[in-house]
Amino acid sequence: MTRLPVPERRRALIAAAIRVVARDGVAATSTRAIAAEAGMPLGALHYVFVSRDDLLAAVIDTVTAGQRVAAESVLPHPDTQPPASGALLHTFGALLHTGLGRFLDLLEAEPEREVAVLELNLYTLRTPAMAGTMRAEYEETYQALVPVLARAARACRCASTVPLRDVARLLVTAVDGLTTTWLADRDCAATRRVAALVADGIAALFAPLAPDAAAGQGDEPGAPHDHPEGGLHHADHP
Amino acid sequence: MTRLPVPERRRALIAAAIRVVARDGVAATSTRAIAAEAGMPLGALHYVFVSRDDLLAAVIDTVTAGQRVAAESVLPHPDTQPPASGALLHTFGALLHTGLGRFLDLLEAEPEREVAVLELNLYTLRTPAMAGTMRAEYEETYQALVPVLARAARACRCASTVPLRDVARLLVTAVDGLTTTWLADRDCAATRRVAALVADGIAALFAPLAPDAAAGQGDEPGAPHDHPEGGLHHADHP
DNA sequence: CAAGATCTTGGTCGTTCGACCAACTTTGGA
DNA sequence: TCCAAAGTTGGTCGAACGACCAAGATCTTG
Repeated sequence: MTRLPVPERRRALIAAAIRVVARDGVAATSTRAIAAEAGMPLGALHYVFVSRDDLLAAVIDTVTAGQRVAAESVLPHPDTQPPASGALLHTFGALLHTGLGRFLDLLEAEPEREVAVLELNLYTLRTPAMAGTMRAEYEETYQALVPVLARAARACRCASTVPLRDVARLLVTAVDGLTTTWLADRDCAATRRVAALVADGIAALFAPLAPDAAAGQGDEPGAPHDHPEGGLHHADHP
Repeated sequence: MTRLPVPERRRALIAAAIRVVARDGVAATSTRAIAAEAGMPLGALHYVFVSRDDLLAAVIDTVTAGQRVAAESVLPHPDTQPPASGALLHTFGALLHTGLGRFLDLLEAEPEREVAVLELNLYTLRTPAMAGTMRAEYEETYQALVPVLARAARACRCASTVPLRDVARLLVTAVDGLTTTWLADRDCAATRRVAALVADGIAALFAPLAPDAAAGQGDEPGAPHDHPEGGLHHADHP
């Protein structure tokens, strides 16, 4: 094989490993299978990675990073259509609806991708050294989702009645549940009906904002009118 | 080892395999590990099961059967406290709340159990011969949940505005999502807050029944007033 | 042009795996 | 009592695994 610097070979091996995991599963992702997929001898793998677990850790880092940007893109940017008058609350539900629908499109198009994510999550759970890492990854996802939710809510002229952090966590819970359930029964129509119920249910957590307060003080990200720090105080419905 | 008939040894091996899967994961569940856990020589395993995959299939059958009865017990029997007057709609939400809380108690008490279920689900997904089986298992779970939901709704004097089958599927989606999310971040308090939101959201799908129609015609299981056959017709809010 | 650093390669350990088998013991009915 | 069926046991086979290494090839720097 042509001479390759370590970082490039590292990337190639990670990409090959992701393909193998998606196609054959983590259990079948041996060092030899990865090397064969990457088209390089087995020794080259151990020249870059000290062990198989080291490579799999790098794989997990890569796919979780991609997972986070995917999570942020679930909520589409509402800038395209400025919110018209009336039925503003329904707009947020529609936003969630199209976002979840977009995710389901991706899921149905290449289920192996999500299966691979689930398998890697379980592998992480089984590896004591990485259990804490996973906790941090999910926390980051929630925190990355909060400003996206705040921006969407602001565009729809509504505000959450519960801490946005809980809404973000609820959204992740919903996406995870929709994924595993669809993977189990492959019922596309039922999954989309359930996704519609989920979108309506989450949208029901948002209340329309007073029109005079719409152009009010809260413009910086963080959404000060909906408990941005997501602390211990329980949701108090006014 | 003392002489054992095949069915008993079969049960013992399945139980041992379940313990190994919960403790060490599917990947570490080798024939030798199972035999050691059961305290019997390796040859005895292959005398009962033709192959490791055969044993794992039996394991999956056993745990999915247990999973179904667990799913039915998520909705506690409402017979203990006869519905008082007023706030009948809140009663159904409370029922869901306690049911989900009970499940979370179990999840936090022994997470290995649910991790094992997830691993076995993924193993089933990866095994082409069993992919169809899993579809059927989930369908059975939905169908088992429909009469439970119908009974709970009747006791709470309310009826679903969407097909009960979709509600059952939504409940399974919620439980799956709550499980995976808690396993990832281990945030018990946040999980229970999200579970409360889920319970409220599902309860919002039910509308109070007219008091004269409460003792009406629908007494047999199947709940004729809420689209029991879960067909294609979309939910029409009256 | 040297020489050290950086890659590349094929081969080889020791271990563990699933599957298999021949010999042995126990059981229960003829 | 005898004997076939049922059950038990320890050992062995080939294959695949992760890890490692020595030797060669190539690049880069002085």
